[in-house]
Amino acid sequence: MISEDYLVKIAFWASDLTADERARACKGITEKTLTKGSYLCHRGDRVEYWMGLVSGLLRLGTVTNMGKAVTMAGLPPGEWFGEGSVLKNEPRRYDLLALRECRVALMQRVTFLWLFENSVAFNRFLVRQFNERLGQFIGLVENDRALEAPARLARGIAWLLNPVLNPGAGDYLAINQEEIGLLSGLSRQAANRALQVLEKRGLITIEHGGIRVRDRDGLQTFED
DNA sequence: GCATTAACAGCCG
DNA sequence: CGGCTGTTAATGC
Repeated sequence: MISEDYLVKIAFWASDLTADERARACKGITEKTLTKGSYLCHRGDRVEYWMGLVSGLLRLGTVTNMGKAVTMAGLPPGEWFGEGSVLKNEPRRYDLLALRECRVALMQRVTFLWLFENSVAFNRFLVRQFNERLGQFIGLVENDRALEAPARLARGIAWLLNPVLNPGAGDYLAINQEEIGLLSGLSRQAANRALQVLEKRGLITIEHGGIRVRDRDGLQTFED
């Protein structure tokens, strides 16, 4: 159980709900802390919660049968996820790894399903969320040629600041170069070089312990 | 060769 | 001081 004030702070979709719906949501949410390097859940788990990241950074990915780590996406604070597994009541398809200490909000499955059945605003949010994720996925398929390191990194950064999935994100990402590397499948040094390429093109500004995005669309479509 | 790891000096907070 | 950054040297595939 969390307070309504707090809910609105951590869940951008909550401000559109009715007072009754918001009260229901609060009753169904708890929080937990993850230490750096621990897993929120593994591929194959049955998940009882819909989840939102309050603080920290998660990597959504899996490990190939060859043992190589593959990142599907990074999840920044403010993003909510896992609705696919909850709605279909099926095992999670990917791992969620905490790249640093994380605070995670957990909404009970029954609460999520109640909102799905009863709240118009919540359904509008879900449709937008699904639509945006579908768009990302289509971009991935259209781009199935192997992208160079700077392009892969650029796409990862653009996804972290998706204005539909995460309206509160703004243009600044508090993420260091080691974490960017972990998300992009690069070493810290390679991530550093790729970032400098993107900065020279005027797409981002590198700051201490973070990056400022100047041209999100440019990052999304960046090649070479 | 290329990318990754190791190592280190400089810088920022 | 501690963590992050940018660079170079060594190492492995």
